[in-house]
Amino acid sequence: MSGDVVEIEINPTQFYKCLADETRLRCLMLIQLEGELCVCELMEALQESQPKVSRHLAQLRNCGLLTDRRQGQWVFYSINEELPAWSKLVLHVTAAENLEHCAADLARLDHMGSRPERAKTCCA
Amino acid sequence: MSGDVVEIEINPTQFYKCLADETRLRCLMLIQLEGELCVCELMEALQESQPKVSRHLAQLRNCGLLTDRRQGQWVFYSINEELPAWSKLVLHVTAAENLEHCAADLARLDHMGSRPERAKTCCA
DNA sequence: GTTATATATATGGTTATCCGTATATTTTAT
DNA sequence: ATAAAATATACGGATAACCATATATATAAC
Repeated sequence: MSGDVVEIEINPTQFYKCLADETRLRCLMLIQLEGELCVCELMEALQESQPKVSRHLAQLRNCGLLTDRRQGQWVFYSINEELPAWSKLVLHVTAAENLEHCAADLARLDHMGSRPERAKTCCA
Repeated sequence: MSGDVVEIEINPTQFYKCLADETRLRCLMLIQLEGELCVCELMEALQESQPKVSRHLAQLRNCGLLTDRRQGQWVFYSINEELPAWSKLVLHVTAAENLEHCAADLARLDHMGSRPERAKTCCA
């Protein structure tokens, strides 16, 4: 409800280092498109191992690109709303204009049985 | 004069690997802001060695981000107009919204004595 | 031709990045 | 408390990226 525009600092080179890895970029694009995803959903979508996915997500969180929220056994990751506007625009346009690059990942996500259900943090 | 929109293919991860280095990103931002720069201008602006600047520019050209044009003894580099629209937007917004990141480089460029003069390729 | 200037590339060494495996932590269910 | 599921982290080892130095190429001036 607040109109506050809190923006964190981010170094452009560090930001682009985060995007300069296939696994991390696929994670970011999927999260950008889906709004919020947990580790097991990303593992299934990318067909990558748990430590690999978790390690890259931790890096993206530590650099400020993602935020996480724990809901029971799951940890959901989403784009950090406090990123500077230019970087949020970069993430948005990259995902929106390269849909073919993550089509297979999105398909596996859709065909995934028993995806974790989301609940609000406050009244779960 | 032509309305052709020729777009080359570019892999998003490879594109971002190109931006994920301090030297290359500074080169790209300066070229984006200035339109066209030669190696010696970039050396002066970045205060980096000739082989280092040249090597990074070659990589950016080989990956399709830059085009070069020789004019006499100088080689001028500019953003490749045939890049896909999303990547040109990324370069534009990154440079425009991070001016403080290249302020010192721009100042050195402005204070540079005897900058190479540009001439049209066709009638130089 | 020779010299000087601008740029490009090749070589080897150093560092950073990425990975698989094993293990630790946290939560839920019994 | 024990077991199972989801996630996180630590440890080496392999690879890729970056660099400085030396050298090669191309143009311009003489």
